[in-house]
Amino acid sequence: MSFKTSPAEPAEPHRPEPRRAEASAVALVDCDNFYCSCERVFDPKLRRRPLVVLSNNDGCVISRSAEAKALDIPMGAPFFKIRRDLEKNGVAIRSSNYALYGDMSRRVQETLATFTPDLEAYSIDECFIGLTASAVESIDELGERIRQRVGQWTGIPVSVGLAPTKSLAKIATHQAKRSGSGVARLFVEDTDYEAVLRDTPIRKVWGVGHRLAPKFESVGIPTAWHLRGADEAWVQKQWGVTLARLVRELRGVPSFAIETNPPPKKAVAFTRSFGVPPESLEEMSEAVSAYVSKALRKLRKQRRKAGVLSLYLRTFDKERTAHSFASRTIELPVATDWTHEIARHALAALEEIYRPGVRYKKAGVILHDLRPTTGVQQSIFDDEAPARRLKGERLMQAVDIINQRHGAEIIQTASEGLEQRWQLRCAHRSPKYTSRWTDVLVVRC
DNA sequence: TCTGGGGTCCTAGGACCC
DNA sequence: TCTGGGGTCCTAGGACCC
Repeated sequence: MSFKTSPAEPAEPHRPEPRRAEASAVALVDCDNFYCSCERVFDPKLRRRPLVVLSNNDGCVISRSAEAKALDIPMGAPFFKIRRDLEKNGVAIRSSNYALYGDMSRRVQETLATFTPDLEAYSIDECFIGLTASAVESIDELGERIRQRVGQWTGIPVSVGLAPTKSLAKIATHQAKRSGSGVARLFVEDTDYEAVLRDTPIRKVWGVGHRLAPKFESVGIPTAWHLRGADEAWVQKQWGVTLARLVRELRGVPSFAIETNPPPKKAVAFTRSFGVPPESLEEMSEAVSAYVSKALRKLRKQRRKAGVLSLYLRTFDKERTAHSFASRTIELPVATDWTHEIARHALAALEEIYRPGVRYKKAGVILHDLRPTTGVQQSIFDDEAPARRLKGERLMQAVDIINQRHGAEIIQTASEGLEQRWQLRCAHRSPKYTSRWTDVLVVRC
């Protein structure tokens, strides 16, 4: 530690050496306990109380408030196993409410866009943004201002990691959360750069999952610091090009760009576990029809038609054997976005793979080979007359408009059935505060 | 009895072509 | 006896992310 005191001036009290002012950085803005935070924005009673949000079908824990984490409730814990514990500790419980989280995510993104257009919405609760320091404001100060503005404008607390690369920004964000500081930086020149990387287990590095981690450990790479020091060519040969890029990123060399314009989706899916398993082909047909409807609604929202359809069923087998899956993939004669056309193919596929007497846990409809709605090629195998195609398109448009205006499922295909016993459970669902008029909060003075 | 859902990318290997 | 080189496309499977 050194004091720089000029002889002409009186000795100043010690201040930490100012950190080098970077001109630019990647910032990762990560919402804290996002789903829990969303629920709390609209229900203040949940603040300061331990809170968990459950996955679809109330299956397992997918978000925990800080208080719930302090109670050692593990991420991914099956609800039925920990239910007693939660009740005993007075933990509040919510079913997931994706319409709400999606809206809140958009608000956070819009707030971040007031700082820079260089923004990648990486996931529902994370954004990468490119930042440039100004004459009056350092990168660190900018990070702090971002955190404050998002908190103030949306009610969602966020943590900000500042670094030269995305992979280091990930680690920095983790530091920011761990220390409780809200903002953390990780530049190669920083004195704690090595210590932080040494303190980051390989499993926590972005891009190293539970399969690769033990393999890295077995060749003497237990931390981010060790990976940083690995030979790049060797890593590429052993583990592939993505991991080699990761090595460079850890050294501070940007190798993953901020993707400002997300490429169009390559697949759209609707897959769900059943609340109550369908018990007959008829009941399963209803479920599949309903799943097709939902998948097609997503598809049309993205202005795409699909050329390939996959249907799969999963049984209750504990082991993931070949027997626990059944699936069919169908190349459609012509790319389409009609619910009834795809449903016809899906139901034909279902009859082929359905086995009576088997209890199915889950079904999924996946649409691939997506193309823009305009300019789908005419096919000689298309047995629909052009006039009927046009009519079908208008019908879909009308259904979407009516459903959007009057609630998601007011118009359904008859084949979806009315009873829908297989519908998933969500006993603790919060109101649709942002997407249904009757659920909007009312403030009385 | 009961453990989510929706994606992406990369690689290896085979078929096929010139 | 001997069996090239370079390329594309497709699929399955494995890994990852949140």
